[in-house]
Amino acid sequence: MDAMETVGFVPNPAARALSTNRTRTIAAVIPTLSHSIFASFLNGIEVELAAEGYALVIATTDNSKSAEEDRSLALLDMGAEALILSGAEHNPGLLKQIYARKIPTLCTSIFSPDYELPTVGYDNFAVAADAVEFLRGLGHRQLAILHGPTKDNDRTRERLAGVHDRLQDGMTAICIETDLSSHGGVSAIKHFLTLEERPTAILCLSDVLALGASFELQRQGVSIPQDVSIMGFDDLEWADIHEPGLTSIHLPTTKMGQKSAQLLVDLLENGTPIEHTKLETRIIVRGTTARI
Amino acid sequence: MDAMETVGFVPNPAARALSTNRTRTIAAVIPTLSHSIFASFLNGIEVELAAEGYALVIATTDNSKSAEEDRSLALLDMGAEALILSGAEHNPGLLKQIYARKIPTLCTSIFSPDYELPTVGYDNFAVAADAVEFLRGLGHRQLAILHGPTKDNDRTRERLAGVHDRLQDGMTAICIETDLSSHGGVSAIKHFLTLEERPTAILCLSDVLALGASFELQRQGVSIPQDVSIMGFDDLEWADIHEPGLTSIHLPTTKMGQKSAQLLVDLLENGTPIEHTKLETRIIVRGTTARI
DNA sequence: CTGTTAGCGCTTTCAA
DNA sequence: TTGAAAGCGCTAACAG
Repeated sequence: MDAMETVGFVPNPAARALSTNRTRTIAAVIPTLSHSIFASFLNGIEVELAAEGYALVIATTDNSKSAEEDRSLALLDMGAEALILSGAEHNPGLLKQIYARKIPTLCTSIFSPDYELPTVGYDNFAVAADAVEFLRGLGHRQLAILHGPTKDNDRTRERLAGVHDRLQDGMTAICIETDLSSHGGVSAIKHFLTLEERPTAILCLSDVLALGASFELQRQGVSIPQDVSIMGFDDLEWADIHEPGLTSIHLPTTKMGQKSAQLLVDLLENGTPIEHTKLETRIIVRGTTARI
Repeated sequence: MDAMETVGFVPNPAARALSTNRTRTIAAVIPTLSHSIFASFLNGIEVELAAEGYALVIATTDNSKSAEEDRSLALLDMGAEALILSGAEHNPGLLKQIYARKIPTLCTSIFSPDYELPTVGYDNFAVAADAVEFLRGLGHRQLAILHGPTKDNDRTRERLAGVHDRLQDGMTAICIETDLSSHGGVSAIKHFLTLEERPTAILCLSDVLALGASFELQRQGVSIPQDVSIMGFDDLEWADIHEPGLTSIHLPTTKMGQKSAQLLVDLLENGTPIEHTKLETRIIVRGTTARI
């Protein structure tokens, strides 16, 4: 050790990796970094991996399935030994490689026990359905659903399916698709305000949409929750300080990251097979939703 | 190629790395992922590196210098060939390793031409000073400065120094330190409202602080900008849809990431030495600031 | 228990 | 142009 110190010796990681056939590196391939929900997810992964002596390499796909395939294979070809993906919709070429090379892989943000690869996440269908039921319990019958693009996003599609599944007692839901950003929320509300028969509650399938929606409603003089109730999804950091507090659905994103990392490390180290894992969510009732 | 295809051959990255002494992997060690400013920074790095055929490994330090050292060395020991750090304040142990092992390193979020390692970022001192001058131009003489922790954060300290440098004509600035989050903004405003001689303008050294501040002011019935002007720093995605639009200082974070990646790749590929690089910022005037 | 060496799979040099 | 082999720096097996 002293000699190492004085001579400044540092083991060569490539040689070690070649010899042991281990790189202790895990790849996470996510749609985007510009949505804070993915940032906290990565945070959970990173903290857990760091504790286990692993490194995290990341890539973004901008919601493109072919980019997902390319970037995943690129990271694999640079030495990643396991893969964390989003959703349960992936290019056949990628799946083929995963099976052929037996790459430990996890699909996150989704709980889908019938999917061929293990999933760790929420039951998006049920969560959205529960949100509808909650609003129904407050007396709302006409809903507007603000959501991001459904193309290449199975999580959003599942949430929408859940919404439609739970409509009852003559409830209606008008879906407004927009960009997944606060700007998207603003333009969706501009459209919302042109509706002849205006819904009494707005369910935003993401909190950033709710933020834009809230500002635009305020700008147009529509009071929350007196004139319209609004409900979010994600329970981002600012949800409770929003005025009034934003009713939202808390998703344990950081925990999902930690759990994903744990499962993969446990597989890599001990061969423990990964089971589909459902994470619990809950509705946080605050001031933006009111009884009609 | 056909044979490779049929037999499913994939080159072994560790063997290649051992032979070429290149891993094509760059490490970014940032304070936290739960601040969207770092997410967009990483995004810039990642996109650029992907285009150049490099991989990005990341680690977070939670603003601890020793964690920064530990995590940086860990990533280096796992094969990263270059390092992207935040700020110009680093543990001696880390610096020693960087020099001894001649690790290409870049310090970001700061432009500091006299620092021993190359920096790429903004002149935090000047930017904050210009913000003060802007507010002074609107007639404000009493300012409140909301800011995150100064401990282990040279960027915040530089901004504060810039503020104090530009105070003139009997201007005063009350500094309120709080958590760097929207919750921090809320508690800072609670304190602000107890001040006997209330400042007429609030300069938030980060937009997330401004968000919390804005909500809390609204909650307390203080009108923006009639009763108080408020100005942010970062120009986050929602700044222009905030009601009224948030006056803020635009920082080209994504571009900083791209630039950092380019410089490092150019050094690695062509040996081009890295020069200190200053990125331009600008004040975006919107509705939250008014002439007194 | 210490010391030696084969071998991991690639790149690159050199020989044919 | 194609083919053979040395060597990158480590780990692990094996011999002493």
